[in-house]
Amino acid sequence: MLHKSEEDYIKFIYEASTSNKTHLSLKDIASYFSYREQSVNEMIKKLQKKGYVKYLPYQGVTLLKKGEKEAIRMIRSHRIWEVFLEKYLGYSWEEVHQEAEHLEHAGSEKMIEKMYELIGKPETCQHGNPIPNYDAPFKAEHYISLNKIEEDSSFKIIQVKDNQELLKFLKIKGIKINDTIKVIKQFPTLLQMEIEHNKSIHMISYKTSQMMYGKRFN
Amino acid sequence: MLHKSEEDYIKFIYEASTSNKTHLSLKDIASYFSYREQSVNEMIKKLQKKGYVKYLPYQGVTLLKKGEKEAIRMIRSHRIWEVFLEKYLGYSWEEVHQEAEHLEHAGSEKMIEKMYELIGKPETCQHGNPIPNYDAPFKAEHYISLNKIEEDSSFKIIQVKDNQELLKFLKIKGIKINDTIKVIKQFPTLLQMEIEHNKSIHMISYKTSQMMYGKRFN
DNA sequence: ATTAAAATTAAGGTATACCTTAAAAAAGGA
DNA sequence: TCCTTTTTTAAGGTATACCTTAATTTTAAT
Repeated sequence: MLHKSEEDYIKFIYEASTSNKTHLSLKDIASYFSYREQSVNEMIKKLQKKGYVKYLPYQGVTLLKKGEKEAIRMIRSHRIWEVFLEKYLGYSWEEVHQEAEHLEHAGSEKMIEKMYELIGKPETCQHGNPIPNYDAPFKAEHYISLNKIEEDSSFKIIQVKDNQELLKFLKIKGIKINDTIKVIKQFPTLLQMEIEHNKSIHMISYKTSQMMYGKRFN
Repeated sequence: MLHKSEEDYIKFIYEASTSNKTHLSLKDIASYFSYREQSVNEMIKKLQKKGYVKYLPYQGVTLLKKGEKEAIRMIRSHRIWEVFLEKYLGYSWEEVHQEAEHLEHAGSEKMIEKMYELIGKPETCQHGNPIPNYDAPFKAEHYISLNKIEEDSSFKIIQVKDNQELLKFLKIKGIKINDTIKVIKQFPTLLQMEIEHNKSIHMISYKTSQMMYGKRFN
């Protein structure tokens, strides 16, 4: 049985591996959790001894099958909780993440599956992120992030990162999943871009646009 | 902020204080959790230093206001979860306790209150035990336990202890909250009694009948 | 009042998951 | 290649919540 801390490490390592990051160093983990590298070193070695991760000094950390399975279980639980919180308890889409962060560690597998049925077996959470399956991980996602779209191209938002500030921002601007955005102008060295949504013009940073994934069209 | 262990101690001390027990020794706590008395000693002293309990050696442990408030919060959370699990996830009444035991520590106060509204603000859980309020503890319960009922008297079941074996037994026999039971014969030295329910006769131990509370009538 | 039993506490130990300080090893630029 | 920077690791420390063993204190029974 995994402790809460071990679960948090495994979940983060998994999420890092699904992003474009190729290399995950102890430092990356340490800075995410605001821990010291020494602490991370100890924990990673323990997780390696238990067979959840592989760690080669100077080459980074990777999840093994056993770790991946645990990560998927937690992310599944997390996203199911998120949908439940909005659908049954009236939480807004930027509030659900924090609450789900605690709940994902409670609740048996049986309970999570019953809750999944209750919410109608959706394929994704309200932020468009897939609810992974025990047997099969995510279907490979070939979505592109908004910052990579050229000027004058249009983009349909499919997924957004579960980041409270981003979600608040999108809510204020009325930007939702499946909406269309047109890229007006890129300012690559300024790390910002101008977009059009529903006839409104917004300037957003690359940091923001890197958290929005979808499809280009035209 | 209380740790899970501290919460478990406080909850147990509260529950012991609502039973007929007048004196709660370190040994009582130790044997409930299967801990050593020395461990309990340390924890109780810590809880005393933090202002949750009062402990006088050889005179037992009592909860202070601060501890009582925490206990009520946990029991409230626990019972709200129990009702939710049955009503929305199809759990049966003997399954809910164990699952709620983990969930009661997760979930913010805000979430618990939203869930309370969702389940329709009941006054008790499915076992008849009151869902206490933050402001006011339980209304004093003047119910009597079934083992104290004389032969030929009748008894209406109002509350039953949240004990898995008891709940399974009652389910098998079809005995429910608000049902009537007639005491046929007491065998005080054998610690058992014969009861009639729905035209069926059952023999039950005193241990069993001590876990059922209600009102005598006739 | 003595003494046996029960309850409590003192002293020191374990594992978990963090920490600090500082040394050692590897990587990478000039 | 040298040398600086980065990364990793070694050594020892903290707090939590348990543990064991062995005193000590209190209670209760004779």
